[in-house]
Amino acid sequence: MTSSTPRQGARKPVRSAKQKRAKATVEVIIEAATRILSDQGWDALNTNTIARRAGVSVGSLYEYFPNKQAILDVILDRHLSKGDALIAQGAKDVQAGATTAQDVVDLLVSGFVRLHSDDPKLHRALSADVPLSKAQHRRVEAVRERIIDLTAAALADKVSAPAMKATLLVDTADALTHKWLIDDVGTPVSAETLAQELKTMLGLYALA
Amino acid sequence: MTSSTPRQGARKPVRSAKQKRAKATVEVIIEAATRILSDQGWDALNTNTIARRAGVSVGSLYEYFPNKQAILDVILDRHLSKGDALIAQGAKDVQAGATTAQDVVDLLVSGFVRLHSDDPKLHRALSADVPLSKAQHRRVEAVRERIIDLTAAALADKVSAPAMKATLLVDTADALTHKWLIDDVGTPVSAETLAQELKTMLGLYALA
DNA sequence: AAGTATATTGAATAATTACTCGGATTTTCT
DNA sequence: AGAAAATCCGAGTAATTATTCAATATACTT
Repeated sequence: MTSSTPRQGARKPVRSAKQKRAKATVEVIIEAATRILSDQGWDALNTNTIARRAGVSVGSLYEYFPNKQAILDVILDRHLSKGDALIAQGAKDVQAGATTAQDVVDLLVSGFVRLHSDDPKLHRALSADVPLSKAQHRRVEAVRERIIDLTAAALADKVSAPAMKATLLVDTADALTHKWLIDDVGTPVSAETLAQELKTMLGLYALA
Repeated sequence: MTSSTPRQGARKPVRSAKQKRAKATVEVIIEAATRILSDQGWDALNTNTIARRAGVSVGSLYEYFPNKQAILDVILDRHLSKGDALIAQGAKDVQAGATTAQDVVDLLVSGFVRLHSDDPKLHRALSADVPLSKAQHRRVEAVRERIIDLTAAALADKVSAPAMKATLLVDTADALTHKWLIDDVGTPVSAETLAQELKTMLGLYALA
């Protein structure tokens, strides 16, 4: 399992799907690629397979995407957008009903559980299989920082050293829920129990 | 960026390096592959490049390795062995001088910091770039479980629910030190400060 | 030194796969 | 309907790269 062949040449003037038929084609391509990625993983993802599974020809694929990477960009973009929506919702929840630091922690952990419960197979492929570009890493990193900042703000009037605490809280909540829900490490106890325990641990720390 | 081509055919009776000249060849191949991996990443790693960098021919490479994957297996194996050694040392340290749960936590975090400080570029390539096989994942998972068990044992007479606590402690210590030392997420504070904070957080939890 | 086992070589092979292009088909417009 | 624009097709091209093999060279043994 390894690397392929990005043949970057003189760009073809990629069409931009004006008719609805074309929009449907674009959509079906993205869906096929997403399905392949989550069902069979990165190694099984190639342009010919995507086209076949989408029921279109490779030619059509290259009519709307300059290269294979561009398809992946869209998939990642949509995935991260879903994450963004969850974050926005979380921020709202915090503002609405988080009176204590423990409340903030609980919402944070619950948020990450939700984030990692949605389409876990795709999530897994995206985070473990697919080699992300520098720009894509930056995008992911930006999301992380946004969550940290929001958390720090929520904690600002409740605890000491909110910025540092927010970093640990977010990184821990993310890493552990990811590990338990996405990677299948064999945990002897359920994910719910672990999430509860995680809230306890982080709550203790937040209040310290 | 992607996947290559594992051409698995009828095994050739891979030679097993009887003369010292041959042993040196095997060694130089492994070293070249390791260097390429940590300097240029998984995408740059191919058998022709490995051979050139090692100063031998591809033919020689295939004399001692049935396929490309086998080279990677050796690299991962050696890397994990170093980890095993660190764990053994850590277990000894705990037995020698850990009287409180906080002592155990401190040693655990310090151990992970050490683990992730050694050859971080290789570590990074191995954990982020290289697609591991099922068997390799199992091997990594086994190391994790061993650390958890050792930690649980060390905590057994010191805290309540040592098994569950050990899981959280180990997964957290691993994930966060990895994130800070291996991935280069832009942290505003130093890795040492973060490690200290991590010890605080985990100590609070262990004692709870 | 001759003979045999072990090592090394690298050009050639073959499989994979990103991407192109000339032409066919369908939709839109007048 | 007829023309033009948009879309679609898929066999073919080219680049990459894992792997083989027949020939050559070096090291051991007697």
